Amino acid sequence: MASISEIPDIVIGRLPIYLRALTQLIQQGQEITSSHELGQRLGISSAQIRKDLSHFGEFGKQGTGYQISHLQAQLKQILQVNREWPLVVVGAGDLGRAIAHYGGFVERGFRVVGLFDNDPAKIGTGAPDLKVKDIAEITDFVRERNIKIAMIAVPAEHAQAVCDTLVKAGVRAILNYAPITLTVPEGVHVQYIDPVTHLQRMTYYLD
Amino acid sequence: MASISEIPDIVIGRLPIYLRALTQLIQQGQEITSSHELGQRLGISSAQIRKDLSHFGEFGKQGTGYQISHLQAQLKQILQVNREWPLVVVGAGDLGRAIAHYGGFVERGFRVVGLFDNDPAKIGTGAPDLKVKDIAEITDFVRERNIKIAMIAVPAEHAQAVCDTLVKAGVRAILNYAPITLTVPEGVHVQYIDPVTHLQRMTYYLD
DNA sequence: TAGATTGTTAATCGATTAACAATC
DNA sequence: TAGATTGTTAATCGATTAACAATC
Repeated sequence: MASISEIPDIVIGRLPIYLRALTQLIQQGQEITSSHELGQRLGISSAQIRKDLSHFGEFGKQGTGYQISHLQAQLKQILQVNREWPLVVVGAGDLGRAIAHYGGFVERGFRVVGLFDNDPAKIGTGAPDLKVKDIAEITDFVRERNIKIAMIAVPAEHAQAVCDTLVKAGVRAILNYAPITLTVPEGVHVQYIDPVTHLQRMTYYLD
Repeated sequence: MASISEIPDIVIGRLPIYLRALTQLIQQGQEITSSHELGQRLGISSAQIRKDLSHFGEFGKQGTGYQISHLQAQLKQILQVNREWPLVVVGAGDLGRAIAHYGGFVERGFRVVGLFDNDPAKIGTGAPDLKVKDIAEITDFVRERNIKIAMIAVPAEHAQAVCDTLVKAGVRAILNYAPITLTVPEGVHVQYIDPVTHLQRMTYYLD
């Protein structure tokens, strides 16, 4: 088991995939799995799964495999999603509202606690428990609640400014839905969701 | 310039990122760039960018760099997005509707031409030009129009069945928003968008 | 010309896989 | 026990980077 600082980011990136697959197996009523079965489902070699897990400890039993609930609990702990992270969504357009009201976050470790926009026509509207707030209030909101995670769903031309504001307020992890690369200081993590880049990656292979 | 069949998928995956950055530079009024500048913006080494591009030809000029509009046109051609791909969205919940009405597809090579759901309460509703259609009609719809691309935004438990239907109808590229890994035959491409996996990848690094 | 940047080669670096002893 | 599967090592494979001749 290597020291934590040496674990490659590409390995960290696969852990949520493993976690998701384990949750699915549990829902199907299964209690035990193997690196082979998991690999087949995910299109990953069994050796890679065992190697990835070995960075963090020993979670299986020779001859048997892995108790799914146990491995799931371990992965949640490693990824720090055995708690609930509050997060804010910036941008209350179609996409921002859809994200903010998505029901699948809570069971996987996240809760949307604020939805912000700069459009006066939108501020105050929406579900009673998640009314759109004025973007001007976001710094205080994030600071007071010690929020570390945000999702950006504003037009591309405003994304960098929103990002800067969030970082200044203390946000350390950003999921960016705007189709631009953000510049952030060291220690701030950014992930990107741009459906078009995924589509373009596939059209290359189409006839 | 290597033969096309040898080009690593990881290289293909970076081309849409380059294309997106070039488009942004053009919008900012810039006409020439270099591998160094592009790399700085994207957090990628200049050597990697030059190496990636060299798989497809020579697009730059020594001492000068790249004419952005030319490189952009070349990348569009390589990725086959110098045309407009029709696609269907399956699932007319909050997320599916938000995706279907997203305005950013057309300028990047895609057009949503159909939105489907199995809920009678939803069928027939929505914008006049993109009314929700009955999922029962999707096979004919896809076949008749020779549609090759689909986005899946249905609950996880229905995603695999929808996927099977789409593939049988002729779809060859699927962007899946449901949080499960899909099983598809050889020759069918799948990309995944699951915001939670991205978030979980970042929480690992948070204090 | 002098300075800059490409395209490409070779070296380095890191990730994946094969194989197997350990052991349940 | 016999069969199965883990965790780990070493080998392989592939991707990234450094360096530089070519040349605009």
